[in-house]
Amino acid sequence: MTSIAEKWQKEWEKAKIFEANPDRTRNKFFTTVAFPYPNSPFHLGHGRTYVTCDIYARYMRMKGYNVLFPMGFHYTGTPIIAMADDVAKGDKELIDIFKNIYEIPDNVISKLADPLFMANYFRDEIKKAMKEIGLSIDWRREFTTIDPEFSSFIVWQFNKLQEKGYIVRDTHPVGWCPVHHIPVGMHDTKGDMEPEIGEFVLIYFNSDLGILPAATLRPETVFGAIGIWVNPDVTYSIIELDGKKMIVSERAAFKLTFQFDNIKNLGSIKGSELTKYKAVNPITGKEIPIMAADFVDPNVATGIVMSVPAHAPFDYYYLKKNKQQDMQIVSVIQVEGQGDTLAKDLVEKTNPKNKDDLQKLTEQVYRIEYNKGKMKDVSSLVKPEFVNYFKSFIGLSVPEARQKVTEFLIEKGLGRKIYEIMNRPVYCRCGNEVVVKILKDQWFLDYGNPQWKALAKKLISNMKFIPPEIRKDFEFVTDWLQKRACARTRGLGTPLPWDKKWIIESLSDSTIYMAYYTISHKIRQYQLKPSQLTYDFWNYIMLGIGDIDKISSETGISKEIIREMRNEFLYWYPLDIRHSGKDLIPNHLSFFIFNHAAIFPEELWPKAIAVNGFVLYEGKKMSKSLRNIIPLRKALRIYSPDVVRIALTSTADMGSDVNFSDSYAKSVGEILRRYYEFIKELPKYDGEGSEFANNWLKAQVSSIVLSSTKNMDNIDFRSTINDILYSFDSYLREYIDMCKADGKEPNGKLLREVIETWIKLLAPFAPHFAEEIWHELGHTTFISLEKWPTAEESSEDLYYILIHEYHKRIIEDSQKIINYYYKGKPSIVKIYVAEQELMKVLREAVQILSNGGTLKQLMEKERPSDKKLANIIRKIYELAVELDDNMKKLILGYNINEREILELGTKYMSYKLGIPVEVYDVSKLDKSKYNKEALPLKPAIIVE
RNA sequence: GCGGGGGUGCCCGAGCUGGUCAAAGGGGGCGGACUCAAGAUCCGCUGGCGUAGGCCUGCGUGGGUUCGAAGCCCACCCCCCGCACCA
Repeated sequence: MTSIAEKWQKEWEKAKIFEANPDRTRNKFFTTVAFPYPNSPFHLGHGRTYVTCDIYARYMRMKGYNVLFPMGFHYTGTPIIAMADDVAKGDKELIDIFKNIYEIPDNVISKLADPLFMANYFRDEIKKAMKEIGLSIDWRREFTTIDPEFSSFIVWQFNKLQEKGYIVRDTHPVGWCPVHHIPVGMHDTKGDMEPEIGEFVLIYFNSDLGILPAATLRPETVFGAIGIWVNPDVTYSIIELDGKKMIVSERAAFKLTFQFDNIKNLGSIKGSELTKYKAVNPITGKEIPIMAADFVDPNVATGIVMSVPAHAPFDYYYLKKNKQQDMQIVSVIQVEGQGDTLAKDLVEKTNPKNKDDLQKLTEQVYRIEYNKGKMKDVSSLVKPEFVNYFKSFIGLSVPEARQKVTEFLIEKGLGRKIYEIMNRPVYCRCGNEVVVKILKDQWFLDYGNPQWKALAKKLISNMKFIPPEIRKDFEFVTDWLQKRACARTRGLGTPLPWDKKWIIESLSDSTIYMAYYTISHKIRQYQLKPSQLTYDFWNYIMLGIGDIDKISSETGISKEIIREMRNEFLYWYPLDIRHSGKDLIPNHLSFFIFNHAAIFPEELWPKAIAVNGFVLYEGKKMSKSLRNIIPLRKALRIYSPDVVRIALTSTADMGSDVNFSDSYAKSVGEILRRYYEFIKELPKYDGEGSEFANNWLKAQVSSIVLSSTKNMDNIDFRSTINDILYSFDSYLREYIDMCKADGKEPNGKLLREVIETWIKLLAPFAPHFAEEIWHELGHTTFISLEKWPTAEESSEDLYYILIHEYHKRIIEDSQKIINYYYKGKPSIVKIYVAEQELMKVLREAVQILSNGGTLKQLMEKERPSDKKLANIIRKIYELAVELDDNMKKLILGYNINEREILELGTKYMSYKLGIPVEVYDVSKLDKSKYNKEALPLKPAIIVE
């Protein structure tokens, strides 16, 4: 199988059948799939999306479209650099994966320390995999995102976004390595921990030493702060921040230098020393004690916290432990049915033993109060000058109060916000603990811009989504997206045109590159230099803006070439469909939508997005730790390309995860092999077949063509493969059985016709296999370019299909009875058909039902002469209710003679049952012996 | 918390515009054919009861709508995924 695949891949390449050029006489279809980031070879998981795109591309090609399916490689970003560093450092885990999972030779691994070598090596590796799995790509258009030609395009895009006001400057907190001074994302940390950045509110409690900035996530409880906790065993720094003298832990003093410029270190003081002083609550104005507690972590925020025993389990617990519970607890938040001192009550009730218990209680209190808590009247607790403001707080929910208190504190200069790593400690790969750095003058794409959002929403409303459920995801993401940093200080990529120290980050330089495919091969063909690809040049190619004479003379590119490129762009754009995995919905695909909406006119907006789920291996998620990552090329060697294509795309529908299992892949290989053998043996069938069987088979094939076309249009590969691989197989067997039962040889000519239709249906899924069969059948064309089969819906086909189904149901019923036959071995099945009159009643019943009528109407129409007949009519009515729609059509459309229909199938029935089958009219039934009645389509069956 | 997707028989997994649904298709198990034998392949059975195509129970839990619910509505429980400057 693999050698067949190689053979046809070479033939395709030789004939250049996937190189697509503009052709005004044909409808075009432009499809893309999210290009790969080459930091590893492809594994099975990558394969699914690309094959999905390819199957659909091949389908559309067979439907007569001029299909463009291009590919590029995404070099932009930091992970490749980080990985190359790790290789250079001899990172054991990474090298182990390269060596033992991806089977990369040792002499190559050592070279991977060079990031560019790594990218190129994996690019080539991925490209090989793509070719080996049979993707029908036009490789002339390949590029990488660090090609200078591509960079010129990105420069144009960013200038465009800048012009429209969609790029803004702002400050922005990031995870930061305090030693090497670089931003730290998930790929740069030990254990791939994403540094989560959150906000603490500092509340300024005055003291004789200066301000004690208590850090809290719950500023709304400040009214109940009756003390300040410090850790007596650590050293605190005296600093100046915002011109104010403050006390914070030494670590905090260090960390805050990454967030503020105006910090001075004035000295230090022992924590135990601090407890000799008193502090003043800035909101209540009350003097409160500074107390010692070892639970205060100097590494979190400022290392100073306020004590609110009513609402913080730690605070109450330590108050009690220090025998200070005589202090008056002040309550601020009321929870319906749970009192107003939740922390105190829970500590008393559950009696926590250690910090873990207290931590759990804290989370519990936080959750309950956050969701259900209401503010009490706090105006009586505050300084006289604040009373009026806080009167309105009564009844506020906790989140509302939190926001208001925070705003109040900041406005009055009584507090401020700082950032902290919430899931600390997170360590940089270099070993240092990550801190928060505020980057100033960071560049953002302003996805929060209301006009831009509106455009994106408009694009979404006209877009087709597969599967349709994902539309909701896009709508939600569009609402939720805000400013997004679009440049980093390091990594591969294109510098921002107006501020070159910033590199445009990877999710921002990959939003409209599909447009670049349309002309990338022309840049190469005409050897255009990056310096020629100016802003004006791109403006003309992409938007038709500007004076072509001027552009031609300024860039030195001939007018013909510029025009040709513009025309080619216009031929292929808009993009017809984009494929990707579902993980890209909240990021790449949403940015793709936003940027198209921003840059291009509405008629060039992309038309459809198709996303697929992940690939499981033997029912489990593939992961490094489970070591169950199967390199794609390895799978191709083991199972052959066509089998992998089917196993990756056709066992689940688009949205859900596919389970790649060895046994399923093998069974696909097996069934393809069986088909192959069957086709080899086709010449031995030289009979005429039986008439009914021939008609039935033709009908069944038509129906498969119709359903497959419908399913392919919806990218429902699972149903299609089910029909063409498995149902079709059983139809062939049934056909041969039907002929045999009738004493006839199967019709070879018909079988050949049927196989020719079938192999075309299979071609998008198993193109190599299909190509081979197609040529075995004597054709010299490429099946990849053949026309997709068509069929007409016909009532005659339906008739044959339903009659055969009816036969099978009689067989099934007979079999059931035979299984319960107790008088030895059954020797004959006798079928007694209901009176023809009753069939008319059934038809009447169906008619009445389809007009929304009832049993009553049927009775009125039929006017049964006695009770027995009335009973039968009732049963017929019930039968009619349960018939499926096709059967109803059949009954209404044909004057059915049930006896004739049955006789068409008696030979088949007795063949299947292994004993003779005879058909009689019900009048021949000896009612004294068998208490049975015959209804239309439900004949009486007697086994003897 | 917010948003999305789910919970089906021994297992995996379809069905979800209400009626041929005791519920496709696999897998596993049991029995049979073929074979010296094993494997592969093919055939039958695989919720319970039943000496004739039937009855009963049943698709997360509890209600409801309906002549009729795996499917529709409500409430609850549980599981998975995403939540940003990162590809």
